[in-house]
Amino acid sequence: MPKYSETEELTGLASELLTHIDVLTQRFLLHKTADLSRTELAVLRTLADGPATMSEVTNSLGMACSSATGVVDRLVDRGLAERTRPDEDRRTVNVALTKRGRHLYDHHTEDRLNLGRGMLEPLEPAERRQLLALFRKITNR
Amino acid sequence: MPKYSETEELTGLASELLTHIDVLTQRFLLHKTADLSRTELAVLRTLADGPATMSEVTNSLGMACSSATGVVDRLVDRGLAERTRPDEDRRTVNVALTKRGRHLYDHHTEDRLNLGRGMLEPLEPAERRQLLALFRKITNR
DNA sequence: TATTGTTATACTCTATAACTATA
DNA sequence: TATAGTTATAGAGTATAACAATA
Repeated sequence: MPKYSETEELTGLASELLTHIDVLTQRFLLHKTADLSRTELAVLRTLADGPATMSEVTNSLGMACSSATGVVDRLVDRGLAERTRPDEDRRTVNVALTKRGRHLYDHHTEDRLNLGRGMLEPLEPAERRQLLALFRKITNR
Repeated sequence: MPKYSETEELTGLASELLTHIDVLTQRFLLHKTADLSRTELAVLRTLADGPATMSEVTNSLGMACSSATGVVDRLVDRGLAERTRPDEDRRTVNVALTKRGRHLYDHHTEDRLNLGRGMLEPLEPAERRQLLALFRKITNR
């Protein structure tokens, strides 16, 4: 007969889980790379799949279009993105990564992958697979 | 003989892990509660352990003290925190939660715990313990 | 003179509302 | 008239540098 109920255990484990996530967030995920803000990175990630209109950018990021204007302004100023007005519909704006923007994004992606490797590094190969199996069950993917 | 090396497997698992973390961040951790910003929550969490000076707040959060002034200003304006000048050293400022601030923080804490429970909910009890054991090994706690 | 905190200033990020250009 | 995007404006969050009060 257990000392406490499954509900009580769940609460304790949930609390501990949140602490672990906080630690990992501090240790790995807030690690800034490439002098790019969270927002700038989100826009670059969207553009990495190919050029997009401002509407597509804002839909993808869930932000107001007036906010996106400023972010893209700064990316353009830094030579990371380019705007063009397509002749098909001159109301829209096409935004695309420049070569430099692509390079910076790839650099960030590699850095991020290293953080992921760093997280798994303390585990044995079998444990890593175990962890991923549990994550799949949680996210249902 | 494996089809690919352990290094290649690590990279693949790391990439998948980061995707799972992104999903969980979107699904659970960015869930806003109680109309408190990230920064405001961080300050409340510091104050929840007891009153603190501005220096203690800024050290705890790793922010510039000029930034903390504004955040605490807004918390005070909203009736969530109070400033006092202690007679022992009148250069310092003591910041403490008000009853309302405490209440709001407790409310947030309970919401957050529910998110943690929600994350573990799809797992069997034994799997939950397994997951936590792996997290302990990763964070070394 | 050293320490604690605020003020001044500036930049990013965000949103709502008004506006321009195009369809 | 409807749509795509920018501009105007405002507030939060951040930092550096200058400043005031206290030790």
